[in-house]
Amino acid sequence: MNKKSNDSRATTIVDVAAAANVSKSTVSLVLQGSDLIPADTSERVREAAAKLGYVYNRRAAELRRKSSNAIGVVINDLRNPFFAEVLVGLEGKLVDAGYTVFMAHTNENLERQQKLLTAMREQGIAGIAMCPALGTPASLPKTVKSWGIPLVVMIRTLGVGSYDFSGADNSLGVRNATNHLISKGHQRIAFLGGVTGPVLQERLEGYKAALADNDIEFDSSLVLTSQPTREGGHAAMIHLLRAREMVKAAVCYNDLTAFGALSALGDQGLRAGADFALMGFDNVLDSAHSNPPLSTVDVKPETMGAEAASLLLKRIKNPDLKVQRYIQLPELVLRQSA
Amino acid sequence: MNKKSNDSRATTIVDVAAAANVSKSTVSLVLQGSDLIPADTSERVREAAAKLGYVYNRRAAELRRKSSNAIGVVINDLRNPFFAEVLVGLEGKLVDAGYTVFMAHTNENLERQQKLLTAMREQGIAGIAMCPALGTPASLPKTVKSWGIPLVVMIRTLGVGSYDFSGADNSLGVRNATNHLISKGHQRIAFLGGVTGPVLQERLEGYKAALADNDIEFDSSLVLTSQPTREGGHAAMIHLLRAREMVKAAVCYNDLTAFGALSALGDQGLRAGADFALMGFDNVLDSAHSNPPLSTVDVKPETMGAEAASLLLKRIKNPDLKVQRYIQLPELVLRQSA
DNA sequence: CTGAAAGCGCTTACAG
DNA sequence: CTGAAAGCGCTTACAG
Repeated sequence: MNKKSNDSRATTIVDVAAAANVSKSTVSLVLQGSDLIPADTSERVREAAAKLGYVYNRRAAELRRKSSNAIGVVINDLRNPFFAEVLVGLEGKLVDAGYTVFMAHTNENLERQQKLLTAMREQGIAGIAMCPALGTPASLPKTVKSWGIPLVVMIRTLGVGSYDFSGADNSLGVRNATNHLISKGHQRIAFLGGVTGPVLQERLEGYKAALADNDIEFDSSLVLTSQPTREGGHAAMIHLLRAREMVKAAVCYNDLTAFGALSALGDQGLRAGADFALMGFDNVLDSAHSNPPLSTVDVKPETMGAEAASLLLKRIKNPDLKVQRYIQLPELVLRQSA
Repeated sequence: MNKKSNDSRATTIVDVAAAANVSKSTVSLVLQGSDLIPADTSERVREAAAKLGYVYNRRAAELRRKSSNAIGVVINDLRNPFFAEVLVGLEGKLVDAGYTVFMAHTNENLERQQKLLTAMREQGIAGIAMCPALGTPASLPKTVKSWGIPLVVMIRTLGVGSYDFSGADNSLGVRNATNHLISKGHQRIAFLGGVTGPVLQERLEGYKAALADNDIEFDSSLVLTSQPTREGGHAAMIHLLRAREMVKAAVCYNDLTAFGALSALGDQGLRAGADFALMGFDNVLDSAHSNPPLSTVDVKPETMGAEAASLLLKRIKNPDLKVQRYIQLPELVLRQSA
C-alpha cells in the first residue's frame, strides 16, 4: 500500500475504462459531468476511478482542450499589508468563480516580473491580474494582449494605453485628507513618503490641489520622500521634526509610512492627535489599531482586489469588451491621529 | 500585426523546424540546450523561433516528460506579515534554484486547503511547501507522501509523524521572553493572544516553564486568549487592564497581538516600557518601528522560509532522505516595550 | 448512449 | 550530429 507507489505507471482513464467496462471516451465524459451518460454508468465509472485512486491529469486535458482554469496573479510587494489585502479580495472572488489562482511575487524587480510573465505564458494560464513593479514599461499591457492573455492591472496605472484597470482615486483621496488638516487650522503641512511611480504622482497632485484650494503656497521643502515602509516613514518624520520645528501636520504617502511616522513621534515623546496631526492613506486593517489609531483615507483594498477579479472574469468571458476601469472613491476615516 | 493573433494556430516546434530546415527533434534539443547540436544549427533554430514568435508549451513538455518545474506553496494567512516574510524567504530561494513558484491562500479554511492541494496534484506540481490551516489532520503529510509529492511543512507542526519541517523553538522563545520579564522584577505576568493550535501550545508551555523556573505559581486567569491579530490583542489588553489592575507585564502570542496591545495601552494613556512591560514574538519587520518599538523574540521569519525551501529542494533531489527538521533558535531582541 | 480514431505539442529512445 | 516514430493522458468530432 505504501511501499513504492511509483513502480507502476499512474492510473489513467484507460485503466478506469477497463475496470468499469466502458470506453475511455465514456470515462472522459463522466469526468466532465456530461449528461450524455446515464446515472448508473456514471456511477460505475466513478466507483472504478475511486477504487483505482485515479487522479485527473489536468495538464493532458488542458493540452488537448487548449484552455486552462488557472489564473496568475503577480504582485509586487508581499510585505506591504495593503497588497496582501488586495490579494485576499482578488483571490476570494476568483476561486468562487471556479478558478485556481497562482500568485507570484516580483519584489519590485522588473527582471523577475518578466520571468514570471513568461512562465505564466508557457504555462498557458487563462488570465493575469497584476500590480506592476515600479518602472514597468507602459507597453506591457499591449504585449500581454498580443500574447492573447486577458489582463487586468491593479493599483498602479501604466500610462494612457487601453487596458483594464482597478485602482483608487489617489488624487482626490489625498486632496480630501489635506483639506481635512487645513480645516483643522493647519497651514504648513508636510507630505511624507513615497519615492516614485504613478501613485506617488497622483497623491502629490492631490496634496497640491488642496493647497491651491486654500491659497496656500506649495513649499517643496515640505515634501519628504522615502521608501514606502515603516522605516522610511520613521526616517522622514525624524528628519521633518529636526528640520522644520514649526510643522505640526503631515499627510503620508500610505499607512505604512504613517505607522513609521507614529513611531518616530513616539520616540520624541510626541503623540499624534495631541501634538501632531497625521493622516495616512489606504486604511489597511492595521490602521484601526495603531498607536494611536490612524486617521486615514479608506480606499477599500479588498474591494479593489475583488473588482479587479470581476473585470478579469468579464474580460475572459468576452475579449472584445471595451476597456474597463474601476476607480475606488476614497473616504476619509477619522480616528485619533488627526 | 495586432488584428487577430489567434486566427492562426499557435506556432509549434514543427513550424520552427520547417523554418530552420531541421527536424523537430533537433528543435527540441536546442530548446533544451543540448550540446549535441552544433552552434550554427542551434543558432539558426533560435532565430527561426524568434522570428515566428514561438512560445514553448510547457504543458506539452511536462506531459511527455512527466516532470514539472513548478512548486506550490500553500499559506494560511496572507494578512499576517509574519507569513508574508516567511514566504519571501521561501520564494527567493526557490526561484534561485530555477523553480517557478505558485502560491495559494487558504485563509485558514480546511476545505479550501483541500481543494488547493488537489488542484496542485492534478497540476502535477514538483513539490509543496505548506503552512497548514488550523485543524489540519495529522495524517496530511502521509497523504501527500502517498501521492508521491515531496512536501515540507512550515511553522505549525502536525503531530509526531515523520515529515520534513521548518519552524521555530516556540517554547524556548517564550520561556526566554518570560524570564526576561521576571528578571526585570515582574512576578505577575499575563499571556496574551492565540486561540488554538500547536504553536499556541508550545508557547504556553514556555510561559509555564519560565514561571516554574522561578517558583511562580501559574495563574490561569492570567492567560487571555484572542484571535492572533491586532484587534484580538487590543481587546485582550483592554480586558486585562480592567480585570487585573496589578498586572504590569505581559508576553504576547505574537507581534501582531502585541501591536494591538500597544494600541490598547495607548488608549488608556499608558506607554509600554514606562508603564507596562510588553514582549512580542516573531520579530516581524514592523516591530522595529511600532510605537514604541517592540521588544520581542526573533525567530527570523525569512530564514525559516529559506530553510523550508532548502529542505524541500533536498527532498526533491533525494526522496529517500531521512526526515529533515530545521528548528530556528529564538533570540531575544530588546527594544523599548520591555 | 457509447466506441474507435485522431490529435493537442512536446520528448526520447533508436537508427543511421 | 539529425530524422522518423512512438507515446505522454487527455478531448472531441464522428459513427453507429
